Amino acid sequence: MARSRALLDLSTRLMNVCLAALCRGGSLDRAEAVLVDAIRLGLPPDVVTYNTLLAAHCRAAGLDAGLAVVHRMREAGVSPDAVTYNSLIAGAARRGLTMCALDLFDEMLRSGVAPDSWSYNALMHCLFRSGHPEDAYRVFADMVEKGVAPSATTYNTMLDGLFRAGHATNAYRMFRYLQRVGLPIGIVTYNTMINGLCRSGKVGYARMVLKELGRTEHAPNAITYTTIMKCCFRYARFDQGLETFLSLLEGGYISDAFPYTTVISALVKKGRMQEANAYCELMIQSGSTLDNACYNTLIHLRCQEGKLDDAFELLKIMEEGGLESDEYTFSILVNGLCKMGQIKAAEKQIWSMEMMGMESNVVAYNCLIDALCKSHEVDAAIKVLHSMKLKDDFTYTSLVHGLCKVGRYHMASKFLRICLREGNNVLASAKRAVISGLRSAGFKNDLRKVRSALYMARLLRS
DNA sequence: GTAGGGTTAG
Repeated sequence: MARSRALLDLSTRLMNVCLAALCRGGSLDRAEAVLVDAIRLGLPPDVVTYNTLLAAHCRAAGLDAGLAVVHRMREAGVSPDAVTYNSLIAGAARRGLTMCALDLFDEMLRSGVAPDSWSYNALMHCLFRSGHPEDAYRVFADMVEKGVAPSATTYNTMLDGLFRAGHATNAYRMFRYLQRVGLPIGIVTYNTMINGLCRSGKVGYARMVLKELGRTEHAPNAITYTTIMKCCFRYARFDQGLETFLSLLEGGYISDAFPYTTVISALVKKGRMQEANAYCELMIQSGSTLDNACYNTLIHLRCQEGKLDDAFELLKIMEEGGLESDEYTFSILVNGLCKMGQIKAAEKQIWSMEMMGMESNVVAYNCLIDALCKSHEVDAAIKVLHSMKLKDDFTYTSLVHGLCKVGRYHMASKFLRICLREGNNVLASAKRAVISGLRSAGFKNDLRKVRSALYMARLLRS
């Protein structure tokens, strides 16, 4: 009896290994079929079986698919454990469903399943990414208080979160602290640091950390180089960025679409469409799964080439492939339509976006405002601006420039002051346009008000 | 199961 029990356990373990391999390879259907066969043969699935399937479903189809697996496991008399909840929380985090993640964590506590460091990590990650650093810090404190030891992932998540919250200096200090006390530092830590330092404008520090990485036993990977590439493009080191890409390509180190999308969009921005097209071909041929970012990059290229029909054809292919257009897709299309002078169509695109219940898309609106200003329809642009829930530096820069171009300096100065009062800013060229316009028109009072508003804004920022 | 990619102003 004991012997057959042990044999059954072994078989379940083998089945789990098999399921995990199928899930990893993306053959979810075959994994499900294996489970059906196993049950028919009298082989009982355990919590690991269901957790494996759950993680795969969650990743492929989202949180609801994961919850459906929980339902199935309960029906089979298997109780969810910490890994089950961790996968669900991670699934919620991936799709930015912060409230769901918090609810799942609560449910975990209520059902008496003790959270481990993974649970806390996933929750912290989710809170940082959704812009709630204070809550993330609280989760960390809670974790320490409960006696759950922070792992390497916890520290990496914290470093990334500090950068995202705008605390680059604190992140840097924490990194040095981890090194000093001998806490685990690996390639993920280095990549997080290099990316965070680059994005917060501390390129010198980024270079220093990169050099340090070269002296460790940790090998830089494709993620390290993609980060460096992006940093080069950002700081006008185009050739160096392209070289980085080429060395990745020639070395055969590219295993997904990330480096392609990075280099293609940089090329499109430079107007080097032939090379962009060549790398699109390579990306498609490479056999990497094309996700939203890839399609958006391809659509953007077509739009910038003025091939709107091709762009919409790509959109159709993307949607038929089961991908949903997102905020990037819409901004890219609205921008493309605007640049081709099809402002009415762009407005319609924004309408359909609103109908779909998409979050207010600042970028798409900004493109429309810019296009209206460029065709001297500033009053229409102002009307659009008033309908926007969220405005940013781009919104006001376009409008202020547009108003100056048609000589409406009083109105331009009014919007410049509103903008500064809201804590936004405009490009220096827009400020100069307002000031020189007011001066030439002799609007002394407006000039005084704008100067004082600019001075106040500078004080508040420093 | 923590790190990298995609959109807008001059």
